[in-house]
Amino acid sequence: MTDPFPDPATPPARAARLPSAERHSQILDAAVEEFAGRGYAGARMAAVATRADVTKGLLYHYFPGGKVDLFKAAIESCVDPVLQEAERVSAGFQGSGHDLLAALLDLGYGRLASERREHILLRLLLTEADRFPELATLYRTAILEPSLALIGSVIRTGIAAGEFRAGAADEPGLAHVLMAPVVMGSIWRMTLGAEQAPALPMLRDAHLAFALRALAP
Amino acid sequence: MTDPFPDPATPPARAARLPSAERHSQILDAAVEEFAGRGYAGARMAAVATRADVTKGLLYHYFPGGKVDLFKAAIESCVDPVLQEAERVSAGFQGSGHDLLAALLDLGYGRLASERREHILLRLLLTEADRFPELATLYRTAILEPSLALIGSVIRTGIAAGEFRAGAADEPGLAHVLMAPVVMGSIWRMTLGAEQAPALPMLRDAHLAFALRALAP
DNA sequence: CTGCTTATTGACCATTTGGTCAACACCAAC
DNA sequence: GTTGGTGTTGACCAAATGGTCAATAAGCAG
Repeated sequence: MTDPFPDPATPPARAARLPSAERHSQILDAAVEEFAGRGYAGARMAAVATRADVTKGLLYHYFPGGKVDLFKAAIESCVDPVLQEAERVSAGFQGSGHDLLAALLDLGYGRLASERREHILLRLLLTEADRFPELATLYRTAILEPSLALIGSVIRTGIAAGEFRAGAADEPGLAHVLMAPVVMGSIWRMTLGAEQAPALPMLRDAHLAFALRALAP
Repeated sequence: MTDPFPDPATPPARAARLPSAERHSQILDAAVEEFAGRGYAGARMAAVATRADVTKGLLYHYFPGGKVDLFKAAIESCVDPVLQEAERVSAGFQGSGHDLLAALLDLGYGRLASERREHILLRLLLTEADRFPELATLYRTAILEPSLALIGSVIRTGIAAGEFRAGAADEPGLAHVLMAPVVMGSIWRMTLGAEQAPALPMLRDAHLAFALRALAP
């Protein structure tokens, strides 16, 4: 039995026409959410459309390449902001290596604590990298290597100030070891949830103390 | 055009009847492979069947719960072996804290290097933990906490021998920081592939040197 | 050999899902 | 107002996929 009194005041509610750029980023945001929550295979185009308050067909208007296209665009939209702040902090820093290290660890653990794009990006990279080989390269060039370089410069700052042992700058793998706990902090949080995961302040303090001892002259 | 001479000597090749336990683990192995390679959502039951040289229907005979059932069984089949060897090594060890630490790092980096069940398990836990909350608990109780306990005992061994600073046993988060680089080594390898990932021997050496400095009295 | 149990199959089903497309509506320019 | 371009829709499709089930064959006990 159909409604005998269809409400003429509520026609099927077509979405307002939007400037191309706005819709584009609106859809992109929805896609980031959906992919983050379900992974590539689990994500549904229809769900992306719903999140963006749009119909499925429109997705293919903005991303003609379909799901893959949308996925790559979603990932790239997360890459930019990640290291910008860290590099800004480091570049303008006037102080001891000790303080710079502390500031960067604060920043790292602090940002990873909030459920932001950094977090999502990391998850998608880990989850899908083997099915999208470009992702592996993206991770290496856009995140891993800049991070290692940043750590290297911190170490050199400390050495120049006489706070750290001179040899530290030349030990291969040291930057990796120094970086690992931060990333693991994020991964634990993502895997176990904020309640079960090790507390970030505890990790930060232990990390800092550990690093300073190992870098001492 | 169909074959006018169907070969009567090759009837549809029914799989040999197997003892229940064998088929069970055969299917389980296939499932582990499939889930590891494609994640839960991406894994296809038909593919599991093919890998196991069996038809789809049989999967539901052995795992009446369907895909979820099979998935959980697959994960559980990977949990057991992970820490057994490490705890065996540690338990029977007669030597300095330094040597024990070196031996365990060797073991850790060595095993993670080979694409074995430890590796697969870690990947599945990271990938699916938020969709299967039991997995988070499983990870914490079966892997994370035993690992931390193991590290704690190593530290105490070293302290007892006078090699490590006495305070080290009581610093919360220290075990986490000590463990992180090993896990990250595995994750990098899994994400970037063996070629692009940081070399494991380099990580191990840097890790050991770093830890010994930080633990020194 | 006979009959019972059960491992194994292949065909089948309902649903989901990525993707397509012709029609429609909104806006700007003329 | 008319026209043209395009943002937007809803209905539709083919393929893939998880799952079911009656029929079959293999082993085993009597």
